[in-house]
Formats: sequence, structure tokens, C-alpha cells
Amino acid sequence: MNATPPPPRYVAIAEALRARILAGDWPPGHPIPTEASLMAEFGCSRMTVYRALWGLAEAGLITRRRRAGSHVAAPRREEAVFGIHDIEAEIARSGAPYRYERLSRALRPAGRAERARLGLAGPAEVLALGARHFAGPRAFVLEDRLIHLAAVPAARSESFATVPPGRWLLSHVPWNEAEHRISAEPAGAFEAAALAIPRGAPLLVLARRTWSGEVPVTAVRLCYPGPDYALVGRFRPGG
Amino acid sequence: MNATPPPPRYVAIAEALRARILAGDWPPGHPIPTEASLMAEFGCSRMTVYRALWGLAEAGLITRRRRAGSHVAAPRREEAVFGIHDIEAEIARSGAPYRYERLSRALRPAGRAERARLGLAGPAEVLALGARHFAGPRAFVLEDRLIHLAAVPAARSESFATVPPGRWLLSHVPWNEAEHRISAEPAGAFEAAALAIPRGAPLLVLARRTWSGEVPVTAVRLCYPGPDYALVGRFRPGG
DNA sequence: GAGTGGTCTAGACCACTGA
DNA sequence: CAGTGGTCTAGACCACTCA
Repeated sequence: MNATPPPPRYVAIAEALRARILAGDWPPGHPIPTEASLMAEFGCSRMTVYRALWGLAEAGLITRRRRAGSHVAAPRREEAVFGIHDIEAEIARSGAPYRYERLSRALRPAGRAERARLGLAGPAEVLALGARHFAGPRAFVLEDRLIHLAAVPAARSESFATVPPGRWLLSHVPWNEAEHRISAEPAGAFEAAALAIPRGAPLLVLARRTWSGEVPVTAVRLCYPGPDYALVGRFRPGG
Repeated sequence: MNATPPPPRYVAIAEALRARILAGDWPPGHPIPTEASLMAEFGCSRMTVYRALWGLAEAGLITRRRRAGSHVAAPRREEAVFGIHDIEAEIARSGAPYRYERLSRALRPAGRAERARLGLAGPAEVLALGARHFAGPRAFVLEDRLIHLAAVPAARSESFATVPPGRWLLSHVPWNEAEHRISAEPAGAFEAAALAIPRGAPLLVLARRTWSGEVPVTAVRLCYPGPDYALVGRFRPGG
């Protein structure tokens, strides 16, 4: 009957607040109680509360400002989750006009491969989307996405004809865990046609799966044409 | 004459310790003074020292254990700097025998393109290396590396005939800042021959530049054949 | 100006673990 | 078992910034 040792109180406080944020009780922008009131709520000193809030701020879940107080942070850009500054941000900076085009939309029970892609064990309904993103006249990324409707019921009635699903999802399921997989693959017939490149040309493929808690939310495959685009990241051991 | 506001004391303490580690005064494994002695050295309370050491531990520069004290951490694997668990680790786990083969070695003044690759303004001497890494009979990565000899003089007398330069560099210049660039490119004649793949086949190219402080150390270009390999990373907003 | 977070102090007790 | 780090307290002063 060995009980696990109780976590430090600052961890317990941070987890309690994190749970309320992840559950959606506190949406982005919602104020966090002040340190003084958290001291009263949890019956501990201010340093302990401070340390809990510090961890949440460092993790990016909340923002803290003097006098203004602490608030649930606005969700980061989907791409920024990777810790990598990527192409779309560069394109936005370059000033080329951005355009989104939906190619396909289908609502259906998930097939075997689709369940595997989302990491689902049992039957489920999915929304399958195909789309292109343009910088100026040029398609710079091809998107192939599955959305797990049980996790995001509101997506069922969304057409995604003009709103990119990535952006829409961020505003509806802001806090995710994500897994990324980057590989290089030859363009198939579909990719080649959609991106206006030769068949067999190299594609930079970024596959991302996201969860909210334990529930799979979406699986997306982004194909970038050839050597024109790259993911860039900068890191220091010292942070 | 506005002086910049002084940094918090815990930041100043952390920077002082970080400088000694990055300068190599304290090699990996070297003990960090105890909190008590740092309190005396910097004339502050234990919480302040603790916070400085906490930041360094979180950044991975030091390890902390009760009773044993704090020590400079062993350098992370080069690939782990990316925060990405990659192929080579998987290959090691799969049990396939690893083999390294040097293809070329040249000591020369850096040309214009090489200076640009390293991010050097003025003239410099470089060691240019070509190598292959095998998993069993199969070449899984082609390496093309420049080493800035002024930053790592000891490399001049190293043949790298049997020791992979990445591993050698880690043990000689353990603490780096790194920039990564990932792209997909078609295999040229040289890459195709070296990796035994068709010309034009997709390559996953990881280009990494590292600095020690402000000094460029090395620039490496790693080519992974086609869709067989992928970089995988997992991230949570909550850390 | 008042209330918030950011930093800091001078203690304290505890858990862990290497000598 | 003694010394280390991990946590916590009950204060304090300051900087910033919104009302």
C-alpha cells in the first residue's frame, strides 16, 4: 500500500490551474485569480503561488503583467508549436498575398487507415479535408487533414470553404499536444498536379497529430514543394 | 545616458556560472560550488542562488542531486540539441551495426561559399570533411562538414579516419548554439552514388550550423535518403 | 495612486544519498 | 549520518501600469 509521495504544493497548484484551462473553463484571455487570492484558496505563501504561476507562464499557458494581472494566453500559431519558425510566417512577412482554397470536404465514418492516422482504437466519424495555400499565384503547401468529430463536434457544421481548418481549430481547441514527423517524399500524381511540379519531385512532408488531453483531435499532412522551402530552428543549450 | 536597468541578481549569478561553463573553465562533470558557498561569493540569500541554479539545470547545463551536489552536465547528443529524437538513435536501438567511413579530408583556406556557410566575415582556414554513416550494409546518411580551425585548433591534427567528426566535436566543444534548416532536395550525382539511390530521388537535408559563443565552429549538411527516414518530435504547450 | 507581479531575505524543515 | 538540494514561510521593497 505504498502511496506515491505527494507532489510539491506548487505542482499541485499549477496542475489545478492547468486543468481548468485545458478543460476550457477558462478560455484564452480569461483572468487568473491574483496571487493573493490563490494564497487564500490554497492556503500557502506567496512564493509558492508565484512558483506555480511561473511554471505556467514559462510553459506558455498564461501571460503575466504587472498591475494587469495574469490571463490565459492566446493560443500560439499552430506552426509555432513545433518550436520552429517556418515558411508561412516568412511568406506573411514577404508581403505576398495569401490565399486559401478548399479542394475537398467529406464527412464519413473513419476507415481503417484513417483511424490509424488519428490514433483511434474504435469506430469514429471524421471530417476529411483537402486544401491548398497560396502565396501570390503559387501554391506553397498542400494540406490533407482529418478531424475527429467526436473531439470537435462544432466542426461538423463548418464548411471550411474560406476559413483554413488549422486556424479554425486553433480558436476552438486551443491547447493541444502535438507530434510532428518530417520526411522527404517524391511527389505523386495528385501532389504534382496540385502544386504544379513534376511527378517524383521532392516534397518536404510535415505530418502532425494533435491531442487535447487523451483525445485525438486532428491529423494533418502538409506537403511543401521541393527545395524552395525549409523549416528553420535555432536552439541553445542555455535556452 | 540612460543606463540599462541592472538584471535581477539571479540572472547575473546564472550568467556568471554559464560563462565559466561555456568558456571551458568547468568541463563536463566538474562540480559547481554548493549553494552555501555561492551565497557567500555573491552575497545573497539561498533562494536567489537556488533560482539561478534552477535555471541552469532546466536549460540542461548542469545536473543537481541531493547530497552529491551540482555538476556540469555531460553534453547532449548532437542530434538531441534539436529537441528532436532522430533516426540515428533509432538505428542504434534497432541493433543494426553502425559503421563510419571517411570519404574525404581537406585542409584549406575557406573559399567564398565556405565562409558564407560558416557565417564568417574574414579569411579563415577550414577543415572540409566528407563521410558516410552506415546501418548494416546500408548508407543512411551522407555528411558534408566544415570545421572552423581557428575555433577548434585541435581538429587540425585529427584525421577523422575512424572517429566521426560530430562525436569528436562534442567532446571538444561541448556547448554550442545551433541553427537547423530542414529541406527536401533532389539527389545530385554525388549524393545518388554515395547513398545508392537514383538521381533526383528525394533527400531529407538537415543543415546545422553551430557556434561557441559568437565564434562559428562547424557547419554540417546531412543528407538522408528519401522517405525511409523522418525526424520526429513531440511537444506540449504544458512542457 | 493603488494594485499587481518581480525580486529578495533570513530563516526553517524535510528527503535523499554518498561517504 | 551528515551534507546536499527541494520546498516552504512570512514578511519586505520595488517597478510597472492601468484606472
